[in-house]
Amino acid sequence: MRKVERVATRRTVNRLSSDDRISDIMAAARAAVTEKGYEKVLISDIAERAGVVEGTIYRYFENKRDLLVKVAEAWFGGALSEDSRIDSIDGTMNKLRHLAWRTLSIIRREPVLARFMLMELRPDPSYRGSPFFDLNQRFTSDALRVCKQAIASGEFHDDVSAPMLRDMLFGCIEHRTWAFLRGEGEFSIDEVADGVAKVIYRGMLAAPAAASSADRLDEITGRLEQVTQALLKKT
Amino acid sequence: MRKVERVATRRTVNRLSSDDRISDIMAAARAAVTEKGYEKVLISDIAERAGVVEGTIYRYFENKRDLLVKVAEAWFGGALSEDSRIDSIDGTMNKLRHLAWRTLSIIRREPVLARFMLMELRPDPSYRGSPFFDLNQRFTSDALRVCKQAIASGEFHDDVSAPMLRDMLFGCIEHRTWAFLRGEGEFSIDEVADGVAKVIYRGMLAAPAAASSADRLDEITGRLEQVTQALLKKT
DNA sequence: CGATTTGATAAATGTTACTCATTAGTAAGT
DNA sequence: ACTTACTAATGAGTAACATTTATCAAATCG
Repeated sequence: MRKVERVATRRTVNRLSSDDRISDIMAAARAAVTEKGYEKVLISDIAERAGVVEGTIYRYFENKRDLLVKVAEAWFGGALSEDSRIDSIDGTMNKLRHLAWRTLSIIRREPVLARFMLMELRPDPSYRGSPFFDLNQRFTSDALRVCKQAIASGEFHDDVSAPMLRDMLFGCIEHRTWAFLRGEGEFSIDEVADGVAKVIYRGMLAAPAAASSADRLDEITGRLEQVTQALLKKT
Repeated sequence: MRKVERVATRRTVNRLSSDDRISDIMAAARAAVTEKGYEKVLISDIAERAGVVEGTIYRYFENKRDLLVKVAEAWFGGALSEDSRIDSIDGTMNKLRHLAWRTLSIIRREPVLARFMLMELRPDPSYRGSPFFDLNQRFTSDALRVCKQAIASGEFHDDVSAPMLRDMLFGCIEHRTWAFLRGEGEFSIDEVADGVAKVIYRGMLAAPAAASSADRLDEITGRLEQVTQALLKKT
């Protein structure tokens, strides 16, 4: 607790509106974190890019994490709102494929931000209850709803739960994306979206088509036999 | 670069063999990281538990990360070697289920270590080429082999690649585990292993029944044509 | 037993996130 | 216009770590 001696060497002061300051800092933070990732990015770096001094950042944001959480929220919220509604898509298979596709698109456009969000933020204890939690919830709940509906209507088997299916979808997508970020090979968004949707859809289909095909075949075969017999009698 | 003045207050010195020192430190580190996770655990904490001073740790390990990487490697390598060989299991479905089950078991037994390994270590740029990379490779390559075999033998469709299937399997498992660690509900290892294996298996099965339906349709169509022709001749 | 090597020790240093006393600029009151 | 009160920016400082290093106790060896 030593007494503090301060020197009065002060330059000019930048006076702007709060909104401008905040958006400057967030833009700088976004650029910096996109380049370096959460651990590596320094507050001093962000401050320099934004043209302010470190202390100024702490006037507008609680701490480093708070700042970057807000950056991630702004980005993810914006990306989500661009998307068309899932209900307008016909058929469970197409719905699943679209969900996979849109997730891959968002992640692929800003992989470092996505990584920060899904791997650094999500594990945090304070994650639940944060506005980001709601965003992510809204995101994955579409998939959950589609699966539940398919199970309830009898289109899907009921021997695997809807949350399991949701986790297969997003788990595959994320796993594949992180592997890509590590440099373990390329992949095509369309191919992954189609593959994962296809496996889930085919794996869960309660196969009414196959059953009814067999029934109808039996029926047709029977009638054909009748006709054949009738024809034979005539000759 | 100030000149350093040191005081000669020294207590007794603990002199042990290098091996003992190393295993003491690793045991302490493992206990500490299991309790607190990578970020939170302090070198000073590990040193205290191991009964050494901080500097001693740096005689045997490059840095904090190096120490914890070695801890994770030792644990994961041990857990893997306990497992029975996958080839002795009959049937693709059973193989997939066993792979899922053994992964879930290992992760579930030491979730914090697993999290550290799969989420902190794996994304690291220096990850490739590390001994841990090989371990993980060996781990997932079993799944890859099983899927490739099933595709090659015609048991599975060939319209989704084997690496996709592997990523669905491990992606689902990891996603589900992290959700559990976040406190988002319980889950049973058996249920998840069975579910994910079931969906992949059913979704990829080349469905010979459907093919035979097509054959029967061809046959019926042919016969119907005969009958029609016969009927037309009569009239 | 004395010299030399080994390796443990405690203090120093470096790096960052974060705090706070101080002041530049602004608005309000008279 | 001039004082006063307020707000926001500043940058030197603090705290919490990981990591380095000069020093010395113990072990080993000739």
